[in-house]
Amino acid sequence: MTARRGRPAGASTTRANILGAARAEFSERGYDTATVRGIATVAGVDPAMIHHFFGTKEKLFLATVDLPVDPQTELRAVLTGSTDDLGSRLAARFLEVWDSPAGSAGVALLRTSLQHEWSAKLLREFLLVRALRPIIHTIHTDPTEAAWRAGLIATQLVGLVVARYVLKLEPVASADRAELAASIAPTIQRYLTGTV
Amino acid sequence: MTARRGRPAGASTTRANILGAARAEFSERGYDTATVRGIATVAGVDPAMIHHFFGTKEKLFLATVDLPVDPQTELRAVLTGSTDDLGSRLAARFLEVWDSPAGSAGVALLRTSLQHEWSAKLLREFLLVRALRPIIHTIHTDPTEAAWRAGLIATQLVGLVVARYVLKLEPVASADRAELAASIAPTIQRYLTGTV
DNA sequence: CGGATAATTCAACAAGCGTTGAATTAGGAG
DNA sequence: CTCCTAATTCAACGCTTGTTGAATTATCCG
Repeated sequence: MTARRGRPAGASTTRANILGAARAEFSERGYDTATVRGIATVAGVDPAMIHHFFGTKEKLFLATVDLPVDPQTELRAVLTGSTDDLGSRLAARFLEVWDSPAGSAGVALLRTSLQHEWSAKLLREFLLVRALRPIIHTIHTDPTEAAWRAGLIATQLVGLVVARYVLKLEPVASADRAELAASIAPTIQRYLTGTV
Repeated sequence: MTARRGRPAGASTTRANILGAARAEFSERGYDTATVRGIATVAGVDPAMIHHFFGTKEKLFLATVDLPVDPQTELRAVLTGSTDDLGSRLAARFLEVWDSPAGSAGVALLRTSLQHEWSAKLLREFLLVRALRPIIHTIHTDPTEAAWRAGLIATQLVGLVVARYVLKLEPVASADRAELAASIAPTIQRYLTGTV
């Protein structure tokens, strides 16, 4: 317990430990509610280390949220195939990503976005402009219509994430991923190609 | 500016002022981010008044969130009529309520629920047990199926609220209420009576 | 008119926050 | 072997927070 002062022997994993702890704390509590001291405790290091490696709490958050998922790659994968079951593929892949460890960075971003405009801006930009609109643009060329459909899809997907990962509404929270995807898919499909 | 000490002359609206300011601040910022001092400033009173009237910050929040909407009454109104367009009526009435001043109390509750388990519990209880499941129970008597359908509807409705009022995703945020309700209605209807 | 009560301001408290600077120790370069 | 740099702990700072108690003034009941 009485940690010795000064640099310890051997290689250091402190930086990675902090990032892991930060991802966990930010995604559980959101930006303000998570504390630098709390993250340091979880990581098992002195709070000063966080400033040593990341400068400020905000920079740590941005490092935490620097998504390990490349939207471009994801998009291309989902877009190959018929548009008839695009809703199904999109729903399935979406849940896969959010169920993965990468999802917790997303939850951190979402939780914080519900509290801070600067974070909400990041999320809007990512969700609409970078992810959804490009998909829809391959189906509907009219930008107004594409934006409207993208917005509708966003309501369903955001609601899914909030209900499953943040509010933990049962039975959605513990539902089987495939079953949930199957139930949501027709909704996405209608927003993509149906009457709206 | 130099407010005189002691009780002022005339009737007092302070209590109501505080409640109004609290609703605004809580719904804009969420529970922790909103401060007692900030609410007092908006209300134009001393912070001590808040404790005088409400005791603690948490009690003030609960008073703020004591919804001015009676779910029982709302339910009966929505449930009268054919089940074929129940989704449509539900979507329309839902948006009406959230567009009304009563909605900002809801947004406060939601924002806080994304941060605090005790608030999430309130919201879950309200949303699922008190609001959605009773509706579905009138259609499907199997409790497992009813719970599943209620969960699905919750994902769509929660997502609608988060996108429109919290994240302010365009074009959903400024969309015409009726048009938005019409686009969402088929989704609700399928979750109510369709194949899931 | 007198006394209880309610409304208000002010000043201060303890606790928790993010952040900083100095001290200490190890590793690596020349 | 000797510096320089990087990693770490510790102690403290200034700030903001929720909350409290005393002082002050008006209203209301008898």
